[in-house]
Amino acid sequence: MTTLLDVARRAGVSKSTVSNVIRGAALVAEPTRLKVERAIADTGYHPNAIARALKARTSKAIGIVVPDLTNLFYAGLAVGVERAANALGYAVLATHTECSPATEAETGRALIERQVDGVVIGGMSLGSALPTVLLDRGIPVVLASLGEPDDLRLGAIDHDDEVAMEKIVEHLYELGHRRVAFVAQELQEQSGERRRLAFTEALARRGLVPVDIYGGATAVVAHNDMLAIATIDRLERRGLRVPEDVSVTGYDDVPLASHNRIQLTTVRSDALEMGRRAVELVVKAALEGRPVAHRETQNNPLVIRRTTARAPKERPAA
Amino acid sequence: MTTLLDVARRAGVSKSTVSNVIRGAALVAEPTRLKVERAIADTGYHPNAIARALKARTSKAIGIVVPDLTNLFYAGLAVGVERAANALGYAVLATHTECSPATEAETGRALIERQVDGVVIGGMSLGSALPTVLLDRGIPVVLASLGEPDDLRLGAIDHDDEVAMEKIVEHLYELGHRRVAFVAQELQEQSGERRRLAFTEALARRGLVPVDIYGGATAVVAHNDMLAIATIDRLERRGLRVPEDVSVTGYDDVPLASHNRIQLTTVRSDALEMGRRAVELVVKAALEGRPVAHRETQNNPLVIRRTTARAPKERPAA
DNA sequence: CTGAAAGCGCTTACAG
DNA sequence: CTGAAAGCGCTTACAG
Repeated sequence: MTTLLDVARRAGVSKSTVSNVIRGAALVAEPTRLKVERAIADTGYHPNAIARALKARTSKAIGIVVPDLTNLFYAGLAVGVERAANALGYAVLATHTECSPATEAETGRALIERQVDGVVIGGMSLGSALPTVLLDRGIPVVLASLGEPDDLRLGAIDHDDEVAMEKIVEHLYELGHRRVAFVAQELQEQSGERRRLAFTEALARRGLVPVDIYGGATAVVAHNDMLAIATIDRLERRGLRVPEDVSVTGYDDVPLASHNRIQLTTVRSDALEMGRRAVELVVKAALEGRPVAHRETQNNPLVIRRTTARAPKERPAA
Repeated sequence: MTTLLDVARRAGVSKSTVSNVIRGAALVAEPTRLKVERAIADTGYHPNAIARALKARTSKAIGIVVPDLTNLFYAGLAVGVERAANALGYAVLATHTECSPATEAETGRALIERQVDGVVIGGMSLGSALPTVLLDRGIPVVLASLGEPDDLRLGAIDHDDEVAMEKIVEHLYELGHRRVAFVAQELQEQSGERRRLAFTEALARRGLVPVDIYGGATAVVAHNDMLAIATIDRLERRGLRVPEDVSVTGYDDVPLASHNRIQLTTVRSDALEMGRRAVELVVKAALEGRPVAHRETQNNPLVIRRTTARAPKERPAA
């Protein structure tokens, strides 16, 4: 492997000078620069980012942690993160935790040992220690789509789940639904419980309480789109029609939600933009050597499609 | 930040000894080990993986490159790669190239500079230079789902596209279809063309030639499931019924394909297993300091669901 | 404008 | 069984 020193020798200059031209740092005389550039081209030299990271004390890498990459919302978030990170010269270490506390602990350790400059968390288990572990080592972290965290050092880009759930419940209520269920993630997820709570409160404002999905519900509110889509599948395989017998709503507006065969009523969010913005925040904080300590909220319009309809007269038999 | 030296001082031993207990390498006397372990626990020490990588000349990181993370097949592949990599103590650098040669070149550079120990490529542009660039620097690479590459140094885990396309065309032919179209990725992808070719040949064996999708086709064979699903959407929005007016087939059998509202006829493949196996091959080669130079083929059964039916008497009007 | 020197935090033979 | 020493490939003040 050719190193800085090889290039320096070939160009007849010192390592410092080669380093200067590569980093575009100090001023280098034009003829010197040319010699160095030629030597680099001749040798096919690539700087060793590991050596650089060790000395410069910045890995130029950030971590993205999501529970499930095959959930289109998280995949979108990861894409947003990657694009933004690459544009800034950062690499991204991806981890898929399945909301397992053990995997999260592993992930935390790996991220710390690899000296990532920051991390964006798109989902984690309820009460996960991950953010604190990272923060305590001085690593800036932003939570995407995970609510308002207690720790003030955290950055957060959030949906307004309260408002969104109010819109969903209002829509359902107007359609005459009085028996409505909530379906959460199989994975015990942080945000699942938040949305459930917001849902329950919106119901309570109308004097209603949640019902079980197979306990005669005429509508089911799912924690996210992927779950809503899976719910439609389950319902229909039991012989229930959506939306004639039961209405279903999602959350995220993943690309698939607008498919002709799905047409899911849901709440829109912009995963790509969330990812982009999260990187922006985390990288800025890393560069300034401080926690992110900044929160912002996305606006999430309700988009009404064809999985919601007037409540049936009769309660459907599951 | 606490370093090896801090731990050594606290335990009253040398750096070498601390390093030995951490790596579980050389034999260390029990009392010494205990002292060191206590010092590690007391200080909350985490080894610096960057320093280790520099000296040990292995980053314990691998790259996964896919064109699109929001394609469920690639997401599944990435999950398989991550699980296997993490189990072996490797981190994964994820990149999403959108099949752009410019992004691929960027990615290659980043992967080289970061000294990844190996890379698995799940998709790339037609005639991409990426594999060669990596191979030439001694980085083992395996292609997943990308056919039989020319370069003998490459590893490959592949579907048998010829056999799969023959099964699909046979199925369609038996249903009476004689005007069938192929839909490839918008992204100009390596494997898209391979499948198109296999498709064309299977048609030719029956004396048929491909037809345009809106040129009166009674069946359309899509390059993959995500595309098939998008095609159903487009067709139906034009007023065509699937499968009554036109049959549609996919490739991959992503989780969504079996959804009650989709029920896609497709060819099964196991993205998770492909990812796992790819990591296994690439890590083994890395450890032995050699190219992968090994190929294997997955078996891909045809799964017939409800997007294919007997060809209509009349050619549908688009 | 250029180069000599120190050092980032580890690992790895090698002595003892 | 333990430690002193060299060195991985860079960056970064600092002299000159």
